[in-house]
Amino acid sequence: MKNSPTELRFTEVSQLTSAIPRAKSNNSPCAACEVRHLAVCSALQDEELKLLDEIVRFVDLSAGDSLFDEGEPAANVYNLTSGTIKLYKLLPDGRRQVTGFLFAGDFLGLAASEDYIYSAEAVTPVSLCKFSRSDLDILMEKAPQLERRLLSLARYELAEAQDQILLLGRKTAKERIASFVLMLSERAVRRGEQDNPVSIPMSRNDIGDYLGLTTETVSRTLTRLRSSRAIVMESDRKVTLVERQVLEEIAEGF
Amino acid sequence: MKNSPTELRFTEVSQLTSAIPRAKSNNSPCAACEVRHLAVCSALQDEELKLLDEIVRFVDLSAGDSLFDEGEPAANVYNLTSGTIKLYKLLPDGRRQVTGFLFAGDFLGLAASEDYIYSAEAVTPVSLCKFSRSDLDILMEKAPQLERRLLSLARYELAEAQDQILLLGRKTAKERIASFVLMLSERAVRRGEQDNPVSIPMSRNDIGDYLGLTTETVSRTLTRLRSSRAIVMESDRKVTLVERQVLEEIAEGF
DNA sequence: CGATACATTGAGGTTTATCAATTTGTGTGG
DNA sequence: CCACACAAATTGATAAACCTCAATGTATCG
Repeated sequence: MKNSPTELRFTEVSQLTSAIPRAKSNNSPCAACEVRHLAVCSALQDEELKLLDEIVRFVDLSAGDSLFDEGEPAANVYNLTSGTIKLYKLLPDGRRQVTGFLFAGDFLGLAASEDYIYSAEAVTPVSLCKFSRSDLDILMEKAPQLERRLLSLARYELAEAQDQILLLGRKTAKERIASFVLMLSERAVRRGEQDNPVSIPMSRNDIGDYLGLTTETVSRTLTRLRSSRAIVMESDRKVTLVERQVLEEIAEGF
Repeated sequence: MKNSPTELRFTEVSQLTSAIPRAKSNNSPCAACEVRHLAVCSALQDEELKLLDEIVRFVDLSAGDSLFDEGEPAANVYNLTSGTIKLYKLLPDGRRQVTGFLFAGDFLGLAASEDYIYSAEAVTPVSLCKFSRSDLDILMEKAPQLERRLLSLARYELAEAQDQILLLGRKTAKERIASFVLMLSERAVRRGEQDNPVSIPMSRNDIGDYLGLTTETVSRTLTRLRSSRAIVMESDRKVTLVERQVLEEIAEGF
């Protein structure tokens, strides 16, 4: 079993966020959810949360575990309550594109049509709330504001996807890496964590597959940003953004 | 004035689709709309179409005209009834990423938040139905199935965006071009046009900015596909897919 | 503490971009 | 309707960015 400080920390967080609601399961775990304010569930009132309680199931995964694979029937949607997940697509020869990373509070399953259009795998230990799509469809009838919330989420994800398209189509390696560490920082803030230093839960290989680069280019580019004093690597998986303004200008292509 | 065969054809189509509904404007232009079955409007019943009639405004643009620019307040949404539009983002030094092309029946404005997150420009002469977002919000109250339709559209666009992310992050120039001509063909079919030969309304430069390549690479890659007998260029702006199966295998990375 | 996976660094190659010239096509005006 | 002007597309030569292959270093985990 993995006992590194990093992994241990994630395990603890996981136990925390899932243990609390589950302890009072007779008493609405969803109402007590620590990440509810971040999640789709924020659209629901107390009454509707009770309906959620009836259909939610909890899932825990270890780092590296697969949640589902591209092409499988999209039977379920999820809310991530702790940890990090990566979504990815594969080409037949093994080339991989990570289409997104999910963190606590993120919803998983919006882009799903009949089948999942990407695979999902735990990057760290994760805890999830799982809903069958049929249950959720029934709930949406009773709670139309849930549909509005999903539309708003979809719009937000579309905007993010277009930023990623700009990044992949036109930005240099340096610009991509700067954009990436800033994105990590902004998303940490959004879920109430410190913005600096930023934890990097995923490997260099995952970062490369997300940014359309190789592991080696990611590593070299981080080294160059380090040499230029824009960042400091506290460890492989933790970075301090020393010159945020400079990083933002690099990221935007100035 | 533009008198080439190509431009003339587009002008004629434009007059057709816009003239018919406008001629019976007392009698529900939206009900008579030729592209309604393709558009968001297909979600609406006769009664609701009359509400649409009250808030719709018609817009025509010439090739090259701008519809709106990134950063402007997103006051309106649109339905494209004929012609082709490109959406794009710019970096400060002028690098451009085309994030999508729109054809007849396509909806424009889903990803809009407070402000437009991309610029929109007519590639050919176009006709559009224009709705103010506030009017549409009111209509959505009366016709909740419109919201459901938009969510379904957003899901579809998200899936498309992820395919584009895979293309930009991991596919070679040859794979990108093959994917592109197949996409053009598939979208032509969806709106009831012939699947082969396929008309290419946009310039090599626009194609490059969409696929993350330069004009020159687009041109060279088309030449190579032509040499390998997978395609035949009927003209600069029209391509016959000779070996569709081969193109599909190239596009998917086999 | 040793084994293993991950990250970094280096040398060299490939793809695609850049710069430049030519060809082709399109639109305008005579 | 034809010729000229201008824009778009193609082709070629060279360069740069990034990838590939390989070796070394470093952190992690049993």
